[in-house]
Amino acid sequence: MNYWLMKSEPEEFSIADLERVGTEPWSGVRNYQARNYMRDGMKLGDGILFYHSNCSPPGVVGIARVASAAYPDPTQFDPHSDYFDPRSPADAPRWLLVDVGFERALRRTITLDDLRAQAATLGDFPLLARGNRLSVLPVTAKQWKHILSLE
DNA sequence: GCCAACGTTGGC
DNA sequence: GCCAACGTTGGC
Repeated sequence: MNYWLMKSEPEEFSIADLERVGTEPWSGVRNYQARNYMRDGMKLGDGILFYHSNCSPPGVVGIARVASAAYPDPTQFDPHSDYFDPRSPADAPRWLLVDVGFERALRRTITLDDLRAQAATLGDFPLLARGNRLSVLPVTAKQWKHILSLE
């Protein structure tokens, strides 16, 4: 079992949206490192910290689970989609996604400030690294446990 | 809305 | 393969 953190802008897709739909294909990831985590790292049932970005306050707001193996993101082939990628070959899709399943909302937001205050305990945590922009990133079992203990 | 950080693109 | 230009992310 591996653990991850996935960012979403709540105005685009919030934890409440995930609760409503239950399971969501995580379309639109257009970063190779994030794609590689989904393709090579994620296994069915892995834990996901659901993080709200580009809002106030940013932070972890819920828990989700990896609900599928990685498969091609259909939006890359849809000319009407914001995520259309005309350079992705149909027979070798460039972009993959996984389905993300709702588990629960946290009782409170564990804010970015809360996480920064725990930097010493969390150790090497890419979310807190300078200039970090990855929308999908790994979390260790120890970090997972410690972060959720802050709830 | 600003802007620092960073990934990608494309000319050479 | 270098690197300047450009677009995007995301905190503030």
